Amino acid sequence: MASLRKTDRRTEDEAHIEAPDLEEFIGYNLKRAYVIVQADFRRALGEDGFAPRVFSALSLVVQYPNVTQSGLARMLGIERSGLVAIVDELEGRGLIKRTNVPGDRRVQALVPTAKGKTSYAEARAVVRAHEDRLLSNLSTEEKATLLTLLGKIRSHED
Amino acid sequence: MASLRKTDRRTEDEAHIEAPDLEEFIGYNLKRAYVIVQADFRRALGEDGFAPRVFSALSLVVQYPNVTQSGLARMLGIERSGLVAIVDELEGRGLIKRTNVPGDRRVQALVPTAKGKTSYAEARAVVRAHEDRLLSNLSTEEKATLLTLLGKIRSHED
DNA sequence: CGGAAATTGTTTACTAACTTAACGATATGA
DNA sequence: TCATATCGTTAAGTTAGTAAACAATTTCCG
Repeated sequence: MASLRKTDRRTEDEAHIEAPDLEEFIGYNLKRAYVIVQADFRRALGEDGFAPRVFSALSLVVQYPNVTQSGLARMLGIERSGLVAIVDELEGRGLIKRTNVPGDRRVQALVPTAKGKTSYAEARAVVRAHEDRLLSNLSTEEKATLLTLLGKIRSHED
Repeated sequence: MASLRKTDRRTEDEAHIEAPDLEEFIGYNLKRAYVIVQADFRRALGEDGFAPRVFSALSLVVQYPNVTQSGLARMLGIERSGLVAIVDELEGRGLIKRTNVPGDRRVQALVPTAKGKTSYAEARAVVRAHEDRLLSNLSTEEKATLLTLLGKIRSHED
């Protein structure tokens, strides 16, 4: 480091020449990694396959039948209004149904159809294959570690 | 598990009732974690602060002065056309300049202004503080591990 | 050399995935 | 009961991109 005297003080011109490195930031790396995984997901599920968010919604409806739209939106971390198009798509494909709940005429409980359950099982297999292939350079342990670390970030949800 | 006889065969109705678990998927966890980090980044940088992609672009221009727009787009993994608005914003704020390159009149080399360099240094400090705070439940080692694992996913770039 | 092909920055048009604000219908609670 | 909250929905806006085309310029190669 040139022309440093007794202290850490630097001239105006020198104050900002530390090597910047985008690669050090976790946010940047998260984003870049996410873009890759998401693109491969779409490739794996094909032209008419589920978009990631639609797959996620279907997964939760299968796992939690009779979930309400509000509840599902909360689980997914999105607004109620944003969920409508997703539910419309799933219902349009005949994979879930909006059903009336006796006792509260505001809510629409979501239930998977038989076709929805089998479609989900098939899609899940494809998604697992996609992740297995894409992440084949990570060991089982590394994948588990990654999930743990992402979980620590996710602990800030809500 | 009800009505399983001697084998693992299940009826059609039972074939798809394995507990689905969205949380097992790395893609889903990546996305959820990314959303949190990105939102906190924006909060930290404030209303008129840099959007993540603008910060990234500025970082690279500071680190690689005289990078071309094509080169920068390649580094960021986006299309040339998508970069124009980002460069416009940075130039509009007086943080970088498009300059002519003698010898190739097609390209616009990007150079940071003095203001750009100091602005970047300040923003970088804010971003580091944001990540330090948000990720304070990860040890230094865990953060390094996370960067390594995300790097393995990023090895699929290009 | 000269013409074809490639590259650069840009605009335009489009898309995906959201958000916010408002709404009518309904339910809840003081 | 009446104010308040909640539910699903629509409408409009935003953000962050992509794809395709373009003129200008450069490079390739026969």
